[in-house]
Amino acid sequence: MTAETGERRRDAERTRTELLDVATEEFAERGYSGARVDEIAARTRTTKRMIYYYFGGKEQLYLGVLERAYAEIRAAERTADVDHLDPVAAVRRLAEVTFDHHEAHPAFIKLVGVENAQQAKHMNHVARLVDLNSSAVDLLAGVLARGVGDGLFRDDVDALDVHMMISSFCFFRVANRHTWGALFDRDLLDPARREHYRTMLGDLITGYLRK
Amino acid sequence: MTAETGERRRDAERTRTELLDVATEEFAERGYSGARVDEIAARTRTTKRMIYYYFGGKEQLYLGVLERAYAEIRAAERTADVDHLDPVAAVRRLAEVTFDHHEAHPAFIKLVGVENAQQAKHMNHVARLVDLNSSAVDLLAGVLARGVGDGLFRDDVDALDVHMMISSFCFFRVANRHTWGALFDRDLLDPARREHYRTMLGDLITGYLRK
DNA sequence: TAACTAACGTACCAGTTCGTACATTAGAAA
DNA sequence: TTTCTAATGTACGAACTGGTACGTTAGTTA
Repeated sequence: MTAETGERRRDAERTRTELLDVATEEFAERGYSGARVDEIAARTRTTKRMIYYYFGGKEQLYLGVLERAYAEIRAAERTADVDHLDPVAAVRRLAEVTFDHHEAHPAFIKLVGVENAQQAKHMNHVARLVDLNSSAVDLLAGVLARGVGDGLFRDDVDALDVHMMISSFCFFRVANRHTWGALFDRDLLDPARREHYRTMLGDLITGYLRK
Repeated sequence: MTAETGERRRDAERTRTELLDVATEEFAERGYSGARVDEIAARTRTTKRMIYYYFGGKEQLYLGVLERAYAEIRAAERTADVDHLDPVAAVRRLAEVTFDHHEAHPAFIKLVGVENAQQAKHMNHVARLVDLNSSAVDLLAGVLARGVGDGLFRDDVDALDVHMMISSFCFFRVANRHTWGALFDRDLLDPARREHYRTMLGDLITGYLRK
């Protein structure tokens, strides 16, 4: 209701957002139990009290972080426009969107890791998330159907499986960057190798689909 | 030096091993900061005091867990015998060994996740690990060279990259089981789908390599 | 301008958690 | 049997950490 002056001393929305921003970093970086409520508060311009005022507690704050992170991705994934591309190029494009997205949101990737570490028990409490991710798969399913219809793709593939192949590659590259670097002395996120991996992913997926 | 009677009330080696066993589970399940020293001790037949007696502290115990976990894998990876197979079958076999291994060692996968969550900072302190994993890649490199020599494989591929493709798929399936299940209602480790995924991985990799 | 409420800050508590001081015992060695 | 030490157990403390009671202030509304 109030105008965005940018100079107000009291701004509920801004306080909430700032809390979520910092909490996202903290939870992604240190995990759920590793993150400290005091530390999160200290890195904002407000106090710990506000976490309890706006969210109720550490767990609800984490839930808020998770929900917002997935919501942002939903928006990003809608941007892929592949209807005008031939099936092979379209699959490649979809893979690249996922590739770019993973690279651009390391904090999100880490949150996924954190969630899996705790058997996704928090995610189950955010019912809204379930129908959220299906749109990406639906898009892919459409492209695959076109490819099969054109006789370009093998006809025994499941869209969710293909989505999994794409996700694995993109996820691994970001999530396991550090152990990979330590074990093989290769930085998977080295900008110099970015195009190489992006192309590789496209080759990998289209190579699998092709008849 | 002393014989393994199995009934001794005091057995340094057994106490140490038991501590490592339980700690592996705890660290894998709850992460480094989530794991509780008291809880680890309680789940053994000894006391917390022994953690400090044998390892020095929580961090060194974690280091011990990490080192042993990787050492076990080294042994497992040596078992692949692919010299008598043609290059295509050999690549498929190597991928399957990795596939099986990931599935059989979820705790190890989780530890890798835990390590990445903390920028692999502990792993760097275990210098012994670095040269450890290279054997798997060397094996793969040999097979790839054979395939290129036979004119079966494209000649612009790097063994470490192929190892990464294989690892991503296998890792993702185990590591992201829970979020995937929550979001898409599909259990990636469902035994009924196991062969399907195992074959899929082989198709994926050989499809990419084929000229 | 007085009253009212949403937004915010301070100080503190209670439970937890890593770590340690100190006492004790099993079994080997003399 | 006595001595000695590696191995083990008990009890406790200091720091940390999530959460809360209570007081204060900005800005709105009558």
